[in-house]
Amino acid sequence: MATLWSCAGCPNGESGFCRVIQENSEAKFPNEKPLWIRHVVIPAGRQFLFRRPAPPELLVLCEGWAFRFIQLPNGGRQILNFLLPGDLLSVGSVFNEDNHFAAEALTTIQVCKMQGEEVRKQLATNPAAVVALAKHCLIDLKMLDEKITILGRYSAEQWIAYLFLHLIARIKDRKVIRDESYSFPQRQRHIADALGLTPVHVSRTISAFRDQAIADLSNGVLKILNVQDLEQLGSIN
Amino acid sequence: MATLWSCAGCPNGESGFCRVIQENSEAKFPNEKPLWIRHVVIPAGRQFLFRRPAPPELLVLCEGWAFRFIQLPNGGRQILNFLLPGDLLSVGSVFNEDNHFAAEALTTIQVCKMQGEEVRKQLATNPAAVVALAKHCLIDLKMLDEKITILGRYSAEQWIAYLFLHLIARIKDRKVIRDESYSFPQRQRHIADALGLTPVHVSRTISAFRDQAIADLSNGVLKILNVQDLEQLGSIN
DNA sequence: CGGTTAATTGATGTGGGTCAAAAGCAGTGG
DNA sequence: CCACTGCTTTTGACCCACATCAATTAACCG
Repeated sequence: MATLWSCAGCPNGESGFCRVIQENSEAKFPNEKPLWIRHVVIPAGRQFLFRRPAPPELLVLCEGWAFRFIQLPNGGRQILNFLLPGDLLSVGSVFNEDNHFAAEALTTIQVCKMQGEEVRKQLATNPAAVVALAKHCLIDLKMLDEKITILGRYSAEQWIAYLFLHLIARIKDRKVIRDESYSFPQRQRHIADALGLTPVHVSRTISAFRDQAIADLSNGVLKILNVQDLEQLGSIN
Repeated sequence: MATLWSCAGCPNGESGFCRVIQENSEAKFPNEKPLWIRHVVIPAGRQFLFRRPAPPELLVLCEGWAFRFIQLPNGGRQILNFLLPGDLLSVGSVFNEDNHFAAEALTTIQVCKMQGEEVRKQLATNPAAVVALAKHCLIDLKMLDEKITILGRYSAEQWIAYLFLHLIARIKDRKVIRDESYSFPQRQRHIADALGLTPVHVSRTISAFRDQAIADLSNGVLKILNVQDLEQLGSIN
């Protein structure tokens, strides 16, 4: 898996996870000069991206968990997705477009700020890179179609199973896992906000998973007890 | 609004609606030779795109209504969105990727088949066109984020109001409308399949709209009786 | 005119929401 | 070490939006 551009050389990026776009195609920027400006540390719980103005820099999450969300007029919020190290905050910001969402740190995070203008300049001269970017969007589109299907047709139990499986797959992608035990820093209200449930019902459903020995989420750690059952519940087909 | 490429010159395309990508940027293919192969007429109710294989051609809807959907193992289906004249069937097919969805004609439709290979060749030499394509994806991504928010947080009443407003905006974009009366060929089961409801509940909700003089959908025609109330219900903020 | 499909209406069931209280679990400060 | 505070999770009682099942009516069509 080649990385299109990365900030692997930046001060805190030793994990090498700052790949923005993962591609099979070998599109790479010809020059190797660093595109990042600086790393920023943001404490857990802090909102660091707001709806209105497009930030001049391109943000990449380098360490920790965050999430994108839309604030609702009635005080609630819909979490759009969770972000893991290596995720671009918003593909739209590549083109300097305004965000339609906000973002908040779930744990203490490190964010790498890249020079948007510089990236844009390089993209303009590198069609293959733009193609990779477009394909990156397509993956997201497919994921969202899938998510809509799940939300539209499945039950709370299945939604949570899907969320677990989905996040596990992403974590596995960047970490070696032993004994099916995953670090899961989000509170039950985050799961509720992501799936359109109440924290109360999330608690009940997760308790049911525990009782049925399917999965156990407590103290920020998710343990998968029965993969088959979980997949039975949470896979599209 | 410039069109990136179009089949406006093709036999049945006199409506000029076969714009695939609408952009403010003036990206255009340099040569004007037609990219389309031929037009195909498909009767209402026929499924014309299947999940597995990527069709070699690029499909553009030129006339009529269609919809994309995902078939569920239990026999149900989730409608992902409705397609109007000018819509590209799948952005993914530009890159010859497999579909994760299927598509069906809602009315009798006309589809323009473009030479995928030729389009791809032209894209390779035209970075601005790829950028336009990527931006097109971004619009879709934003729309899907919005849809997830609506589905996650709102009620059936609000979903239907949103769907009405959303489709009306798209119809208005391509037709002159008199007296807030729109052609709406989908049956109540399509609305149900799009929103994750049962036809029964859709019927009740639409009846309630009629009773409250908000909107009236019958015989394939949607009449908006009170825009304010509808927007109150169906807008994100 | 009968046959088919869509829309409506009614009766009843249930998944998940709402409200409220309790219990677990930091962190903080005396 | 304990009391105090704030946050999260759990649990219980009750409610409602929407599903399910079933029957009736309306629209369409050869």
